Amino acid sequence: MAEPLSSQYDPAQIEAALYREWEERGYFHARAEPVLRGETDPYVIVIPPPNVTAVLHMGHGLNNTIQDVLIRWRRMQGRESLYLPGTDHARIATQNVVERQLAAEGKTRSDVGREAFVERVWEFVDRTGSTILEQLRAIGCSCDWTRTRFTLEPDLSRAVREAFVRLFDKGLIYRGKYIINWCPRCLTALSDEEAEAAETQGRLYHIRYPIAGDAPTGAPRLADGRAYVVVATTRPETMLGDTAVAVHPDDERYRSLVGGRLILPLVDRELPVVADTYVDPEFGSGVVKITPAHDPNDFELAQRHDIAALDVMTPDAHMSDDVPGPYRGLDRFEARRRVVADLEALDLVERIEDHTHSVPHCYRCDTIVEPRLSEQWFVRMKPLAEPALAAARSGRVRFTPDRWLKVYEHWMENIRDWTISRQLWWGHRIPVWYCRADGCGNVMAPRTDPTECTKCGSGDIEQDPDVLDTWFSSWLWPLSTLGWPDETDDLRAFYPTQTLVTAPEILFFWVARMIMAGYEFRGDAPFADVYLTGTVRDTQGRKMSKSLGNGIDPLEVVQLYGADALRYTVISSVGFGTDVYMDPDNLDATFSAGRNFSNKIWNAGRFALMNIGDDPVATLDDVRADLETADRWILSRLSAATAEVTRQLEAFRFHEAAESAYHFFWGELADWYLELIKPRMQPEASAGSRRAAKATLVHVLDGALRLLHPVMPYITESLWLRLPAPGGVAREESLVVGRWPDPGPRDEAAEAQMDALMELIGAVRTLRSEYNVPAQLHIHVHLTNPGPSLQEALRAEERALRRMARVGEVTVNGGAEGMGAHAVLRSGADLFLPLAGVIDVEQERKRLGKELERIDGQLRATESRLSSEQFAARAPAEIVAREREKAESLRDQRERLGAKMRGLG
RNA sequence: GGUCGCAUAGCUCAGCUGGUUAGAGCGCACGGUUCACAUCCGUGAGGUCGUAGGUUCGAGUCCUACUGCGACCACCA
Repeated sequence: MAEPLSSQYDPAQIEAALYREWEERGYFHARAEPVLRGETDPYVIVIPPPNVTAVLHMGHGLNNTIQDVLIRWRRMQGRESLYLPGTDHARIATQNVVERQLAAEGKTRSDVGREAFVERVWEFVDRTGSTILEQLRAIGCSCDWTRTRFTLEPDLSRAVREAFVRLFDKGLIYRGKYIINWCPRCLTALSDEEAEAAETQGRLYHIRYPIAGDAPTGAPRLADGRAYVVVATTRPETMLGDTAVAVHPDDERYRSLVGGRLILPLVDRELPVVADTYVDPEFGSGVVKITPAHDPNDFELAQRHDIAALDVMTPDAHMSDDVPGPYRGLDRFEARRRVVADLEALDLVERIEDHTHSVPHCYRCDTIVEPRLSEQWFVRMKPLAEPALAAARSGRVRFTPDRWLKVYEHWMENIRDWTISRQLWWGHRIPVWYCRADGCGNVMAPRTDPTECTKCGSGDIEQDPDVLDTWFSSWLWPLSTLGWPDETDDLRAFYPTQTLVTAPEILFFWVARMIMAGYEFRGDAPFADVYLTGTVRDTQGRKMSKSLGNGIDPLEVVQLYGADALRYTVISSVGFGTDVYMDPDNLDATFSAGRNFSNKIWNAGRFALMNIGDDPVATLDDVRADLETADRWILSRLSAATAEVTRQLEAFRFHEAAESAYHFFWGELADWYLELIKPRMQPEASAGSRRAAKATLVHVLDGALRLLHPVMPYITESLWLRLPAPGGVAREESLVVGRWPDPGPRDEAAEAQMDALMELIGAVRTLRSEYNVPAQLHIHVHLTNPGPSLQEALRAEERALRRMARVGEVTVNGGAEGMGAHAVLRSGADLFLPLAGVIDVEQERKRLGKELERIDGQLRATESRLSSEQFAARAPAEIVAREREKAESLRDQRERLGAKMRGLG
């Protein structure tokens, strides 16, 4: 016999060692060759790359556990499974960390210079980066670490360059001066997706703009006699940049103004009045100030009407020199206060009202984004979106839960061009060079760094200083990690991948763009399934986050309860596309399910190993003739569980798969089967019976451990390795590469018998508990009218009834007399416990009365259904037959319960 | 403003094509010193399935409206 196991499962002792063993044996390493030879199908998940500087949190815990469950399950099914790990350089996030370090030294990035700064970021990344990959090991993720990638490493940078050049050559990348989202704190452009709208309580200022020249009759007038119109704005400081005013062409009120001029207060600039359908006459006064440099709509309108733009702000959102003296250099909000105060002093403010509207904030630092006229690089998205949209509609790419398809479609249909340049230093430098030679103006995007202009040959060229949006490398991730743009074996074997598991927050940022890149650069979708997880929240429903301090550290959980407990708990909490709630203040309660289940598995395994001892174990086939009801039952249940777990995993129903496996292991195998075979493990049991029980036990435990292995790899492997091989036949060397079981046949007779027996045992226990019959006291039971299944079960497993319900003697059909407790079983059998002296007649009468009431209620419902003509006419025959049988059985039960009542006197 | 989702036990959620008595885990109550496990075993209490209509022989499940919560999208200054 193997070394004795401790009675408590101690994960710390086994996990790290097992992981090392698995990794060393190369189980996680996927081979391209067998796939290319057509010997096996690949199953590939490319990890959503965490930020290189990230530390593992529960969101990763959830995500990566799901991925690993899928990978391990498919690997057991014999697929060449690749779980490809890696990290993302996360431009702003990482740059900010290093900038903060510099700030602590009293320096800024411009103090150290670009080259030194980038070097410093690399240092930081090399030192602290990839911690998260180590942490993924701790939760058991079976990644192929030989293929770890980083978005900024040379190969991937080459992919970024290639993608840029191709799009540039096709004219899908262009540079232009447009209104973009600008973060005045990060000092960079942001994409539309990075500017997050937040409802904000603001104000709507109604400002009087005097009319130059002839005013419409009846126009209101200022104290100085000038006529005016009212213009509404939420951002008065931007009026300093107004270059026009617009009204709706059909607006009678202002028709005479069109073509005329207004005077911009505070600046005294003349503003042309134009007519444009963009203006909503219903909103505000129906007159809109046009500030082309600080509002995207105004910018478009200005283009249509050939109106100039005037940028009145500096990059850090202070007023520029293009505004009147008093406002120069003021912060934008300070400027707003000054402008309003000055207007009020001039009696030019009609009124100020509260106004709730959504204001864009920087996704990284939450600063209010400033729409800013600026020259940036863009990707033309419409042509890229078309195949990606078609792929989702045709089902080439499936979303789970499928409601995300609509969200995706909506975004794709209304897609806007992507701002890809960022005014940062950390990231992929934009591979564009400008020729500075007089009159040349050449703009080049070559595959290798140029030394001279490709047009005029001048050596006076200069690279664009900006870097690319992080997502410009991320969207290539499934391609670049497999070797693209080279035609590598990995690319040919593993692209397209199968499943992407990620959070819905990055559906647009990442998922949609990967699909576009997949089609654009490889002509196929990057994955077949997108599984979108929920969010991990605390008990108050708040998203777990570092800043709120309501996070759970997965590593602490691993340390306390083990990776398996963490994984099981996470998997069993993840409803179909629902959020996951966990209590950071009560880890014990939160992870009790996983911890307790681990312990249960451990002890069931311990029980089996202790009882099997060193004896050789027969194969199931060898003991087929000696199998007893309980054996056939548990084998049948294993078949059922196997079919269920497989089906649920196929449908991404993790919660239910975990629950099925749990219920089988605990509720059937441990609670019933192990108890049932205890007597057969004793020396006095017959050798054949013992042999059959052990063979069944080993077989069933083997199957159960396989079903649980994807979710709980450590404990299952650790026990499985100790299980003897039936018949001495060689097995797989590890569950990691073990075979996923096929469901065997069901044994309906055995299941029916055990169901009846379990119900009987339950009924006896209930009565015992109800009447407080001491555990030491063995009682007699009398059974009348047991059905065939129950009779059969009793013949086979009477000792189980005695043991598990603490029953002395069992009398069938007869001898039931005197005072006692009654119950009617579903099978129609009648249970009687003679409990003279124990029983309380009143209590028994009440109990029977309650039961009678329940049966009466059911009977009434059933009978009324049966008496309905439509039911007989329209319901399927089997349903009608079932109802008939039910009514008959209920009538029978009612009659017998009535007799019992009368018997009580 | 638009789109989508959710509402089932004290809590977190299942309930997959409408069809036996609506389930699980945690929590709660009662009982348990049986040689795998007290991180355990047994028993129990607790639900008008958000509200109101409708379709159907039959609705937690399908439809409509309403209420409440949430997510995403959106240029009404």
